Amino acid sequence: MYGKVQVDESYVPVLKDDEMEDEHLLEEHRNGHISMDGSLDSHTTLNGMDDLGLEVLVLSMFGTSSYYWDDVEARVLDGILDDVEINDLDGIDVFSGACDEYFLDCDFVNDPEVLGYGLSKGSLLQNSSSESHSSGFSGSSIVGGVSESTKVPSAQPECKNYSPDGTTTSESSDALRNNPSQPSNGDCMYIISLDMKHLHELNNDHPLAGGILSFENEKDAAEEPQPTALREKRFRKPTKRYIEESSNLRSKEKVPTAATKNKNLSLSSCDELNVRPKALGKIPDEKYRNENSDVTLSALKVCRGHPKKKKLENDKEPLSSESEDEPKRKDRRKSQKMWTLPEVKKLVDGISEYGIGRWTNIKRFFFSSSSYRTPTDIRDKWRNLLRASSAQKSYDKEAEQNDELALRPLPLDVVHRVRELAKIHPYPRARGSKKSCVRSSLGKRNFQRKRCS
DNA sequence: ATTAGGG
DNA sequence: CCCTAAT
Repeated sequence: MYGKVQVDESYVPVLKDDEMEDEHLLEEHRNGHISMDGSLDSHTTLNGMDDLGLEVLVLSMFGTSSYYWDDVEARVLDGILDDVEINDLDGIDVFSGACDEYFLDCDFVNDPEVLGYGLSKGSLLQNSSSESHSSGFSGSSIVGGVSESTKVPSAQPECKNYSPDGTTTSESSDALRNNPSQPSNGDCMYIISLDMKHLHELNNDHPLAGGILSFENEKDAAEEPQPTALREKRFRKPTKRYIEESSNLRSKEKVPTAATKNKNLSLSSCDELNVRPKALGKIPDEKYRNENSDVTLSALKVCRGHPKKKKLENDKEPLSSESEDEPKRKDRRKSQKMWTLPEVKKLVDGISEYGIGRWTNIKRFFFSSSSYRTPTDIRDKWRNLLRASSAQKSYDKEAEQNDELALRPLPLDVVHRVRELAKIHPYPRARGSKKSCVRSSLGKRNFQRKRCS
């Protein structure tokens, strides 16, 4: 019991920003409004599902699946939140990463000593064990979905219903969520062993848990040649990401050596791939299982990083992905983020408010939530918007609206607003924006006989 | 430090 | 997006 308390204490300071959101999501959990089926169906992008499933499995082993659920549901909710600029799901990512890290550290599967230690310990904590039962159960339900996506024939239809009895208490869920973040290796082992014991118990009584165990066994058997290697690889991927982000955002107290060693590698490969997140959208599962999954893994990370924006602009052009908060050193070019429709609208609002040229103000008041989008970026985007609107205008008048529509997902209202603003705010020296500008420039050139060729 | 302009 | 010049 005291172990739980300790966990809570260490956990509280970590949450902070995401706390409210998490609570909200947890509420959804309890109410059972969101089911696995719904979440999956609403997302056509199941590419990263394999990977996610693995994470779920790990989390469920810890008796904490809530965080994964937060992640999944966040996607759904993000679609509803529309313009609300949630910076990122940092806390969640960090969480999963930390979980995997410690999972690696413990390596309980291959270490019977650890397992034994945990089991003996676990017997001392029957209360806590039973308390975590409900959560573990929910985890197993997730595993049902996972095994389905991974072609493991252990899933049962009712497994997909989340929290059937709703016995999950806030206390238990909170405490359990804390576990992965627990920096103490001993605590980690403790938790794991606890749930392992639990799983064994469940294996006898509940077919769901049996599914978990069978899934594990099957996987090990199937990947006999290098079980450790593959397992390690799969779990290591989130670790890299965690390291990557934590190195930028906050200083890490403890960093596993294995993950640290791969930091550079993951960084380079990730950046390379992040150039075109869109292109990475489709990644065969087969590839994911490959040895070179280092690349693929980061790609998957990108895909699942910010699905919200994709949903925001259903009919829109921008396919934003990837959450890079801090202004990266020099690779901004590589990690360029597409502009979403809400962003464009905000930009238009900002310009109508502050006019042209006050990019810093616009950034401060309209894009404060997104640390990327420097004032220069905003200005560039406006430039592009002007050009796009004018080009679109002419094209619309001329012909071929079909092609134009295909090339221009920009809504008409936004375009109109851009045009109006372009009229109101002359945008000094804007060249390609309008025909008038073109005329003026031409006239200028003729009149002044500029040095242009 | 910001902005404008060009690549 | 990046870079540079001008302010």
